[in-house]
Amino acid sequence: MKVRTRLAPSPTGDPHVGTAYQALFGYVWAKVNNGEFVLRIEDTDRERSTNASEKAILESLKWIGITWDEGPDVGGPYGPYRQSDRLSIYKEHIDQLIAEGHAYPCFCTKQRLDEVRKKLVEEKAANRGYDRKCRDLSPEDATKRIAAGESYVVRMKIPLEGECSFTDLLRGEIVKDWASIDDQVIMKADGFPTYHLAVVVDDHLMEISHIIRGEEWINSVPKHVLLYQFFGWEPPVYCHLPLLRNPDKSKLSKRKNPTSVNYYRKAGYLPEALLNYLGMMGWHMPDNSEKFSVEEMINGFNLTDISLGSPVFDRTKLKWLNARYIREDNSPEQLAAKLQGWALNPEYIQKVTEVVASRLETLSDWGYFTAMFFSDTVPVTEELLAVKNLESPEVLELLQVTVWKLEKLRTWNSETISALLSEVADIFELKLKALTGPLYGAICGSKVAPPLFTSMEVLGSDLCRTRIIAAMNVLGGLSGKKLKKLEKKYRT
RNA sequence: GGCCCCAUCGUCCAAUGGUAAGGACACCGGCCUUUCACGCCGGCAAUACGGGUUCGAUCCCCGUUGGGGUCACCA
Repeated sequence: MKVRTRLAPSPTGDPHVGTAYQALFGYVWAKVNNGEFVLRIEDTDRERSTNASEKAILESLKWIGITWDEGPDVGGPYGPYRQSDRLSIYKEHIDQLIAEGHAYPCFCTKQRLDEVRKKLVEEKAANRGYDRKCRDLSPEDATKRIAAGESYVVRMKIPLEGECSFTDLLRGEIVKDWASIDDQVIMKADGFPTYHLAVVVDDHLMEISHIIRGEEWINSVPKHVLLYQFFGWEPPVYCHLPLLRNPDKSKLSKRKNPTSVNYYRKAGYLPEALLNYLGMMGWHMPDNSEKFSVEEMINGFNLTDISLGSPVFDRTKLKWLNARYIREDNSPEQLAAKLQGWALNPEYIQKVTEVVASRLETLSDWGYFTAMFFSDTVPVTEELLAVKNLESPEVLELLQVTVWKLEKLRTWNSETISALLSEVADIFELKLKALTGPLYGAICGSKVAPPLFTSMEVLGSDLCRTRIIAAMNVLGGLSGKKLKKLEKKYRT
């Protein structure tokens, strides 16, 4: 059997290290078997998918050194490789399922579903899924309502009883009761398929042999297996990778750890070091060596050798590895060249210089004033973050809401940043100064600093957000409870 | 809460049905060095708990505990 693996990221945010992790293992497994590695963009979420994110993901994968044989940018015999370009394919398959009685239109409104769910939670019901109200509607009725223009989704018919079993390559047989699974939506009201339908159709049509992805998907495998059955297809091999964790063991999240590949790039990590580090999460070289290239990994790799305890992503050890690459694999000449690629290039130097030019008494002042543009973290103290008449819990809230808003900022420049910060200040009914004060501290680590907005523009979103979160930790951080409350109130 | 997954030093990764349970990061000492770093030497530190199976279990089975995931017209 030809080995074909795929990476199927959804372009809804920053390129995540977890995505790079899955990419590495999928890529390596394909190469071990002289197979192909496919990149497919899963953009079936119209609300959240963006071209900018797709572009950023492709770029970050290229930066880290992962290449693909087929994908939206390079094409291939199984295209198109962007799900939004495959709508007619899904439509066909959904129609087939309805015609064969495996799926049905559902007219329940969101409000009704919310109410049903709420009631079930209150009753502490074991199964809190959809109550299948529309499952037994007559096809004629349904057709009539659709013709009348009523909004509907399509759901798949899950067996009411019995159990589903499937094999995970690393875990063996996994069994789940059908009763614990509700009738999954496979087509949304906007006509787009959901992940569950699209992933099955595409993996089959693209002849994917091994699905290598995160453990968070294990619980939805029964639904996928059932779809394979409906279509009369053979499911691929399932291999669920352990999830990368924060130091506190929760699933790796940007609140507790920088998760954007771009952050690591900007902070001066070498792509080969990051990739190597990812390779030692859940796996080790046959000789236990810790520093290895992707080529070496391909020579020693076997999918079944992955261990299942979810590894903590430890930035300290990553830094140690990165340091080894810097000192062991680079002459001063090579390092100098890398530095130029990283930040010491005319473009960036000019941007930075524009920000500090008016402050220079001598050219030699330049280094002093621009250090913050060539650093990862910056020295922050409580004093630097203090705001007159505000307690630090309030400052923390201010900073947190700012981070949330910055995450969503599509166009990153001084004007948009300025507008956004004013907006945040307004929300809290504070003067802009109450916000820019602590931000100067967080971003610049000094009271002597160039203008905030342009500095942030030059520094870029990843570094800015990471620094603000680091500053929040200096103030003790927000508790989970407070965070939840705040999120309810301000996060939009 | 239901269901699913997982369980070796603080962290990452080894090991065998019989071991002094090994390496790396971090940490602590020391050496080297004009300083720091690198490098070298040494130290601290783990089989979650309770039952079985077995002559013998860290390893196999069961339970408990703990951690994680998942229960969307998000992926």
